[in-house]
Amino acid sequence: MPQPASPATTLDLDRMLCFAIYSANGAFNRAYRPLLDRLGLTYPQYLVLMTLGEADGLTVGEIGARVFLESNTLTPLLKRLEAAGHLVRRRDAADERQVRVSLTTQGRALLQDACAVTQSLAGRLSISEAQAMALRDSIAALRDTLAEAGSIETAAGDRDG
Amino acid sequence: MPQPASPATTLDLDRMLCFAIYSANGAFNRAYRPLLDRLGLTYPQYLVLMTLGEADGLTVGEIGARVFLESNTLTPLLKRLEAAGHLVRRRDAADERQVRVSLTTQGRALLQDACAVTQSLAGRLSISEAQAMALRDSIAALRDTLAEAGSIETAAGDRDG
DNA sequence: AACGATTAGATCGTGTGCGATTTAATCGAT
DNA sequence: ATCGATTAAATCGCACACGATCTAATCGTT
Repeated sequence: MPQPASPATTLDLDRMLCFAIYSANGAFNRAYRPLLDRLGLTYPQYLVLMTLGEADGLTVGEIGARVFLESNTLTPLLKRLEAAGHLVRRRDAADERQVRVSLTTQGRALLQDACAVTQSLAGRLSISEAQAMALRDSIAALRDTLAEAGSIETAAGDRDG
Repeated sequence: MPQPASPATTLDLDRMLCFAIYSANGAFNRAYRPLLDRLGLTYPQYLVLMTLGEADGLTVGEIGARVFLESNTLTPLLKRLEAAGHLVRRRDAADERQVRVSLTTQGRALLQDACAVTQSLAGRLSISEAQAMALRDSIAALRDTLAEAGSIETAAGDRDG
């Protein structure tokens, strides 16, 4: 747990919070990986399949809005999932700029498998449901604050030139 | 915020917690990036510099233990920082397997700049110091639980095959 | 109808992350 | 002293993640 050489102050907290999230994200990835590996999926791929399981036929942009990614990341990822037969990408007839993504039967079956497999992780977290919900909400609030701050930063930068 | 098609249960919580952390990590990265970009640093590079600022002359493995990364990720990252003149890598005379990493004067100065620059982020989190500490500790505990579960998984796998 | 502006995806280059393997140095038992 | 086992980094291949740029389709104004 790195921290600057100077004694801990309020200023260190965002850094330590950022590091906690950074390292917890890595830990989650390492925990999920062996489970998803058997299904030939990565965590972001699993995330996209879950998103489509919730609402099929989304455009690339709509998927991106839900998982906080853009086409530069999603396009290759979706192509891999399409090549594996888990989904289909189709240009929207009404607006040919958009690409609509739909799960195949195979993809839907895989998603069920993935949900079942990753459930085995839930029991190991050793925190209560209430704690988990509170933690999830705190982290989501932090994320949204950061996203908003980022937009402000961008807007300020645009004004500066 | 993706979630499976089935109604929310306890089983969904780890997934939503994982997604919260995944997306908050992305948000932190996006918030830090423009600040660190001016200094020519990435967030993991900044983490490594901070680690060395706290304890200089660490081996690659010791750095890895602190930031939860291994040589396959650290070696290229350290080479970039060395090429930029921020640190020096030297084989340990007593044990030539190990590589000791030390900040240069330039690297130490850059770290100070980076700390100063990223402080500007602290004010935008809009959570109290107590909340930030509690959140950090909860997330770190979750990370450590996951890391432990991963070790168990590995040990079980080793026994099986 | 035509043309500049906007929008949605795709593409490219760089930098992580990590599983698997390789190389080199050290350790340990004989 | 030597040889097999262990250890520390390095290397390789693949998959994100993102800034910047490109292409193609749509929209808005004339």
